Amino acid sequence: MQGASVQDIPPISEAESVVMEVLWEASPLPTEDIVAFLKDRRHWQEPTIKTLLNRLLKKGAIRAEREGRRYLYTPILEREEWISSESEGLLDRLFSGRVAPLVAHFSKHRKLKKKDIAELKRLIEELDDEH
Amino acid sequence: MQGASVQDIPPISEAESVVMEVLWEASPLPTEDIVAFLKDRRHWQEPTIKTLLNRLLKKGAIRAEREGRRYLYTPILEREEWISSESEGLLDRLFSGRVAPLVAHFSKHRKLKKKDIAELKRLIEELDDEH
DNA sequence: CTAGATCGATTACATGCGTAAACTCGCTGT
DNA sequence: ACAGCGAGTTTACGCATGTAATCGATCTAG
Repeated sequence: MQGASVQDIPPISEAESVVMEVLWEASPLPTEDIVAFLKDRRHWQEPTIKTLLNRLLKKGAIRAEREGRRYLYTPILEREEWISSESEGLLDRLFSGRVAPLVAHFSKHRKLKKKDIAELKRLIEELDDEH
Repeated sequence: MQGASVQDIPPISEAESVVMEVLWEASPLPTEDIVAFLKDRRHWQEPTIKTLLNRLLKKGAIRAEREGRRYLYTPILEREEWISSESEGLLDRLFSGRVAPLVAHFSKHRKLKKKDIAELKRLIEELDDEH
């Protein structure tokens, strides 16, 4: 048995992920700054944010290092990894784990923006060349 | 104010969606059949399934019509609609609401299967022709 | 007609989540 | 030395969810 790794981090909730987004943009940060960042996006009271930080700590998604009277928080879970697991979760549940059926679904319901189509085209070409 | 429509159905949970999947495959169905269908996929006790059916009823995601002693259940919420709202939720939260960035993410992490690439290519071509 | 089998309806109960207040303890200024 | 502030810690609380057991009414077989 190997030691725990990032994948053993329990699912982080919606509200928690909002806090993670802040830390992914900049870290390490003290509670104060996090609160400041969030003041406009969400009307959360400071205690709420503290609770979320503690839950994230307990889950192992972030790390805290003391700096004088307070703590500085840093993500352990990486954004890309989180995005991957969230997306794969959805794909697995709804599209047999594959990307194409999702795109097909969106296409069918005309939810693809011009921009999407152009970008997809580029992506595919790249992948194609790439051999 | 117009009458409630499908979009007013509250979010259905993971477990509830498993029951929905059964009804989307075939309906109307009595509890008994649903239980039978689910016996292998999940090791749920019968009362559990009944609870889920009741919650789905309360949420307005399914409808029940009496047939003698029992009820036959039918989905009100459609699968395609549910899939759309689930997927859009994820896209909004993680990819600014657009599909291409999601595909890019998967591409970057080499999570696209050969099959996906081929299928995506076809899709794009279709969309392109389509004008 | 009465008891057991069936269904649905009601109640249960732990855990997670969103949201926050209350408490505590050490620093800091007077 | 003492009061207040500022930061973290503990407790709270209602609702959703996963997972069931129990209750109650009804049909059916003897």
